[in-house]
Amino acid sequence: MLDIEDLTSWLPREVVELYQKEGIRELYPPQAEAVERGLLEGKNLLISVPTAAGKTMLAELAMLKAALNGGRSLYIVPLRALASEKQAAFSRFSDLGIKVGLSSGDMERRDEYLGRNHIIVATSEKADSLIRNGAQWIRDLSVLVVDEIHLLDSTNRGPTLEMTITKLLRINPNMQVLGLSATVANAREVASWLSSDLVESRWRPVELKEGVICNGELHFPGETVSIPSRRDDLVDLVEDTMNQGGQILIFESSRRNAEATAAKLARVVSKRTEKTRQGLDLGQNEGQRKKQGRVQESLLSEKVLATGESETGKKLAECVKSGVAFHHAGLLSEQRAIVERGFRSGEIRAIASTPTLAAGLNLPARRVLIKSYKRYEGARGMVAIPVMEYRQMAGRAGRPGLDPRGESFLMAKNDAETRDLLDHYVHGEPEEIFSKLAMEPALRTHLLSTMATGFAKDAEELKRFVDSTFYAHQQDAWHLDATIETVLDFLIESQMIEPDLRPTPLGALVSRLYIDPLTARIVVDNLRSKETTKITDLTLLHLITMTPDMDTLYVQASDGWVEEFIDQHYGEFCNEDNYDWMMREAKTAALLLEWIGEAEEEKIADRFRVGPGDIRRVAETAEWLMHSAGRLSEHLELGATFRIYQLEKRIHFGAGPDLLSLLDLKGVGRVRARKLHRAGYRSLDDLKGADVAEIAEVVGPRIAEKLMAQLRSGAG
DNA sequence: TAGCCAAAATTATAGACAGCATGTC
DNA sequence: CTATAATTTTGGCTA
Repeated sequence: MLDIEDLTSWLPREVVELYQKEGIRELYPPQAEAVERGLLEGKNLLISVPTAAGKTMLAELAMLKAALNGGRSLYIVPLRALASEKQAAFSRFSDLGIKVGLSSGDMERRDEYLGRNHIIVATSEKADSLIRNGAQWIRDLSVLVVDEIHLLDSTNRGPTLEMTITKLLRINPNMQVLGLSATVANAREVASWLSSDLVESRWRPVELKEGVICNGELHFPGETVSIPSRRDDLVDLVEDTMNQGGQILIFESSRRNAEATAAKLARVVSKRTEKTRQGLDLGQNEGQRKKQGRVQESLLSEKVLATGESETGKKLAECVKSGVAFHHAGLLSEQRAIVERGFRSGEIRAIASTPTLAAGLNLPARRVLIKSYKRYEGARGMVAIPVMEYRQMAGRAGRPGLDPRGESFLMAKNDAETRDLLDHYVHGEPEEIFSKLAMEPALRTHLLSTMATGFAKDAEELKRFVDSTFYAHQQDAWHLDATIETVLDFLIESQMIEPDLRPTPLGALVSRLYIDPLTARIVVDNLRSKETTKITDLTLLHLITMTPDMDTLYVQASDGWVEEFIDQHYGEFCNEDNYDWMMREAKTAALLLEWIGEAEEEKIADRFRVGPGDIRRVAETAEWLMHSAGRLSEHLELGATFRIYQLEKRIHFGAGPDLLSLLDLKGVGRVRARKLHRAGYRSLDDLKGADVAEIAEVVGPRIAEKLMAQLRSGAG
């Protein structure tokens, strides 16, 4: 055991005191090991320990040490939400004079300004983008922290993480690297790639009991316990948890199941609210608890309703009234935040969730129930999840300092399945992780950026660069080499790099826009081939839905109208050979068309059978791609530039073409712009000539005043 | 022939990063 | 192309 006092050998007393004030007296064993291995002496470390075993604090110590010596640290996370969480946490060091910056796609300060911070938190894509756009400060890092580094294994986003790390290592040869990882079978391999020592441990601050629940019995390794009353395993376990004053997270494999389970629990639980609420572990006396419980409960469901009148929102509000919720990506981020806050405060006692909550925020519960350990994977049907993901979910059980221990259960139907699950998950070892860099889409993007950013000038340098990746470190390179050939040919043919591999201006632009080169190719080819006069809004919307950067909507059997839609607008669509894709693209484009036609979100959600969160996500992606298409059109003078930028703006606001000029005003979005338009104010000039009182009739006095001020200063 | 129940057929299926330049109701 | 669970439709049977 290492006392926190002992850290004064490396760090100033004020740092140590800060942690003491937070109640920390000694380091956890894995933390002590990291310090002994040279964490505070600049050593590279890969720390592979369970959730909540104090990884973040280790990163903090290393970053603080660097900051107090005038150094700069970059902390890479996989999710935007995690980035803001970390930034908020690190901001408590401001008393020590330490500045923290945040950089992610939706939260941006000027790149160079960012460099004035001691600690910068960024998503891996944003870090990559900062390198591509030539931020200077990123060439002077003392410490690099990579959170959840096991995501190197992810098909989607692993390659970006891998390339970003590789590039950062290249430009900062003396930087200390800290990899934070879940437990994986081949942590040593990752450690060796990073030239780092490995700190590996199974230690947890709260004991975790893992088991399987089946027909009223809890099977732990070597022990079986019955739970009271035998009707329905799910309901029994939830009630038992609540009777103990605990909270429970339930993992489901689909949104529908998550919603159905939450609704079911809400029905059962509401019958016995009073009794359960008394058990809640909120650290208040009983009277306070009852009162607050009621008041906040209704506040919470009202808050949900205030986020929108969608079907999803109503369902959620109904559940929340009973202290239950569901959680998935179809929710608005505001709705998710309410659910998360409600759970943390204890007002929500059970959440039925898709895997959103497994990887995301720190939201522990006393118990975890993994109702479904299988997941639908397109062509492969239902597939059992990897042990690593099971651990990720199970590890959510047990709140340090609040629960005596955590318990996590897989749900089984019979004895045979129970044995299998105990064997495979509870006793099983996590899998190895493998670099996914050799996938063609990943290489398309990253080879271009490697050339465009000057990490390699010719084939030989490229080879050397690729040799320093985790892929080359781990696997035989022949497959990689073959794919590289294919991809380079594509990039040359698309005129993004010269035959000698030097980037063209087009290639440089594509790299900075952070789009897949194939996206750029599709946009350029289609804009070139389509006669300008025949291009409609729908043409442009369809164009961006065709690109690999757009996640198209799923077409269901009940979406028969899509075929009609395609027939009706046949001439407006771009060429698409694959009819299945065409349906998905057309459906997605149709959603966007309704969005810019000012349809209410509720109607869109209903017609397309998506959640409100999906609408925003599609619109957000479309806006980014439309912007990129505009830049491409501008660069190559393809003739549609102005119309594309107008469309980008309409996608941003979800507004019709006649509102474009009104939207330039601050404080005016799709709703107020439409109100003004209906009242006869169709342009800024109309407004300038008007009386404040008249405008106040339409949008209220406060806004009207604000608008007039803008108009006076804007047009003189 | 309405009404009920069980068997068969049908249906649907997780998540979320990036550009740019600042503020919807 | 590989699965599963929830939902809907169909079909068999009874009264």
